[in-house]
Amino acid sequence: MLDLRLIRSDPDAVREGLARRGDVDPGAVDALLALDAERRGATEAAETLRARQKEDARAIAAAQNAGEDAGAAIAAARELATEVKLRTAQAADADRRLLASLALLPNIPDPTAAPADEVIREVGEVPVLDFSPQDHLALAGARVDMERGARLSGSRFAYLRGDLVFLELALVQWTLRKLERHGFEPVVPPVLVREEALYGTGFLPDTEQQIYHLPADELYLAGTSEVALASLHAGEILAAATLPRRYAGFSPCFRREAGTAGRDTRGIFRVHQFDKVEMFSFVHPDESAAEHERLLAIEEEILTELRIPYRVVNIGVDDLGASAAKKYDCEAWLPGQGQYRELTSTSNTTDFQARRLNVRFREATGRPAVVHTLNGTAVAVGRTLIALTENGQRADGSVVLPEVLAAHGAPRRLEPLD
RNA sequence: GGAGGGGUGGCAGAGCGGCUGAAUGCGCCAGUCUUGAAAACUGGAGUGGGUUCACGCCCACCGCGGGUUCGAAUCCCGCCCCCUCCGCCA
Repeated sequence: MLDLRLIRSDPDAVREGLARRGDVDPGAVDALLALDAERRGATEAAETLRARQKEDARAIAAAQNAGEDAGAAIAAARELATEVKLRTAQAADADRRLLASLALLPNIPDPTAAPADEVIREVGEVPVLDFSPQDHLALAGARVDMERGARLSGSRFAYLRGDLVFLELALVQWTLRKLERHGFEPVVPPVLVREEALYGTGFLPDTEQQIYHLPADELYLAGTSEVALASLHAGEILAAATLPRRYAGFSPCFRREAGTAGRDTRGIFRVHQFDKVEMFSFVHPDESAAEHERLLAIEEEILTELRIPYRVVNIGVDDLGASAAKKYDCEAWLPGQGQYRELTSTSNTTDFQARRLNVRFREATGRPAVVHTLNGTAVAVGRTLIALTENGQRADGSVVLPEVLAAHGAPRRLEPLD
């Protein structure tokens, strides 16, 4: 959610910022200003009446205590009460409409967010193979069981079996240990969340078609632990000295993938359920740009140590999503597909989520202010397994895995299955 | 799933429907005292909104949302959460 005070004090800046995104009605800011003026007028009218009502009520009490007859005063107060109720309802309604409109506006892009997707750098050696590369599904064989997954739950579900399970657990353990050294507290969060959490993170209203909903319990399956981690400090005022607060969430993630029928149907690149280690930071507003670079650096560190060739993309403003002011994707080279594909993503959501979730901080003196939040993928397990198998493959169909994971229980090689 | 109890400021804990944004204690901040500290004493201290050049003034908030009333922390209804007992359960 945008800062209403900013919209009021510098509407041109907000208009220009939002105009960079293709998805905002140019008249939205002016409509909002009109609603704001209406709300303030209605509020003042209601509060003036209310002040008089309280005054009158005190006079009635005083009269009764003095043994006087307050009948006439009460009769007058009764009429005033009706008026107060009406005006208060009008003010509340104006307030609701203002908030509803405000909640529809996406975040203002950072000036350094790219106009269109822009590759910043390519890192690592794209393997030159003297044989025709196989994709992860061929390499994994029965260890990725799509047929039975589909039989159980439908398309885009898979069983992960055998060695790959230890590979996943090693990957997760290795990542969480690394993040702990970087100052992130490991967290296993709930994945079933209330609507407020999705609203607070900006996924609602924006991506409802992507989210599993359990109407019987009014709960949603989170598509990322970002949702739960962002809500960790909802409604809190944090001491400035305790910032930044960094969390590493590990959880399954659920996505409906509605509207992607026919896309990425082979293997586990795009599935309804996958596990992910997610970084999330609450920081001082002055620090969020630096924190964003920091999260990107950690993502790159992980890819580099896993010897996955990748490139970094500064995501164009049109693809930012509602809450992000700026976003980097790391795209891994996948020999099986012969192209770079998104493996991780990190966003600076500035104060957009924090304002919705009411996460604030306070210096030793002074008023509370809204924090900035950022998120970034440390390891999306499924896609990382794809990158590891396809980049580690040998001519005989075996896969050599990164040595760093062996210490955490990962197999050093995956042997071909028949 | 069944039966009961409870949600008040950082914490603990009062609060006959009428100056109660809220007693009291602890904790916190500042000051006095002290060489310094402790103790003692004095004072201060919530969040949001509106208005004002400003001092200030006004409104809302006692889990959340409605209702009753001239007037609600206090009465009524719904929801959420926590606790105890029984049942069930990884």
